[in-house]
Amino acid sequence: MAKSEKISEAVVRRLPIYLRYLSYLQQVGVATVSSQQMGKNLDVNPAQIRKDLSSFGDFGKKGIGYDVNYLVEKIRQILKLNEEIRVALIGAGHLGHAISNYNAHVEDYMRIAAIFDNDPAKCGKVLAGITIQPLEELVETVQRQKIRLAIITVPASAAQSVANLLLEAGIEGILNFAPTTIRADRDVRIHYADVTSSLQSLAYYLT
Amino acid sequence: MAKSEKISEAVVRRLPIYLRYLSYLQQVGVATVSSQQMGKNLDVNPAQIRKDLSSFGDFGKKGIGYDVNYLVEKIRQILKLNEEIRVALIGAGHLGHAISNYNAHVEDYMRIAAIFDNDPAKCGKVLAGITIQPLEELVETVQRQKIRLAIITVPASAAQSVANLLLEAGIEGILNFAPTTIRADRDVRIHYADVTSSLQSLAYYLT
DNA sequence: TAGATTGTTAATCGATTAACAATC
DNA sequence: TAGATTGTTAATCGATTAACAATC
Repeated sequence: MAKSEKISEAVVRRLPIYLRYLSYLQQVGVATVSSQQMGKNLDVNPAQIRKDLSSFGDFGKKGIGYDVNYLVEKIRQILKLNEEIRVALIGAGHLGHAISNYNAHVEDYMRIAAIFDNDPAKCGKVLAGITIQPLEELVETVQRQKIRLAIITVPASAAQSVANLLLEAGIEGILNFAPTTIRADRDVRIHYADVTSSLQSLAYYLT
Repeated sequence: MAKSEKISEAVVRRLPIYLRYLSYLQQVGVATVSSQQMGKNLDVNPAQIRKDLSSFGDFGKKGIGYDVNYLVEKIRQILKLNEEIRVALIGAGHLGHAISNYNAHVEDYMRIAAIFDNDPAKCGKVLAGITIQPLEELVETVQRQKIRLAIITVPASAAQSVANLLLEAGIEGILNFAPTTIRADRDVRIHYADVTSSLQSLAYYLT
């Protein structure tokens, strides 16, 4: 049964991984899957998968496993991916290009709805079907378009000031690619995706 | 004193964050820093910083704090960033462009030494000063140039076969941007940096 | 000396995993 | 029924934090 206990970050990080594999199973027409099989494919302990899922409800059938379609639906619900979520992208450099173009291909309920850059030469240009706007228009645009998440791909030196604008606009979550820590004066979810740090920690494991 | 106990992944993930802040302090000419001050700036518990660092040695001075230059040097040593580490980039799409150009600016001991793509139209072209090579040349090039780490920025459908080539070439660590799990038949460090998963888990925290 | 801060221990907190009764 | 697999408990493992003696 669904528990009222707090869901840990580790669980939330794994759900998208489960969802991805389940979507794949949908595509290849597999109707049912066991925690055993999922664990084998995703390198996750089957007991952990069962525990993760059971904290949201009884999704499986004893002796059978999980119905793929049903589980996809449930995980989408949990991750709030069953309604469109609008995302702002700030920084139309190489990384911003990569993300906006990539995103255009994903048949997801996440949609990049606005792109901002402080370079006047870029403003007015179109990227992945969206006209790049100056930072001055960020607060108003985010609020008007009900944008809830933001992806920061500006240089480290500009990340905090961009974050301040986003906070002012009422953003609910930030994915920060800039190699710097962001301080927030109110409750907001900030995730980090810094290539340099990832590479550096990888170097530690060199023999 | 330096412990022989196993260093956890969590510690290794934090070291680059410490290093980044300490490098900043170097730049602005600060000679000494306390765990208190570091913690405040990086949103990390000061006790944790002290514990993390003390597992590698006695780097601080009681009553004083840490010498910034010395600590930078030590963390570089721990992360093996004091000798040049050559990196291969596979996938010269938008994301590959972003990373190779970004990397060109970093005065780091990590250097992208070779770039590969399976698109014949791209091979032979130059990106960030490096000529793009076909995948057929990957194994030989990686071994000859003593490349130890790799960044995968190909589509999910190609990621596993690229990883297989890298494993065959003897690569020691992989940073995978493709939205898929990679299976390895031998011991190799694989880190994931998947934008879609990061965004999806961010969505969970929407109110 | 007095104040500050480390290194480290012990306590706490949280996450993972093994095991198994329930049951399809 | 026999075999398979869930959901859940309890055990284990690991990571974080508070507290403080040591000492600069």
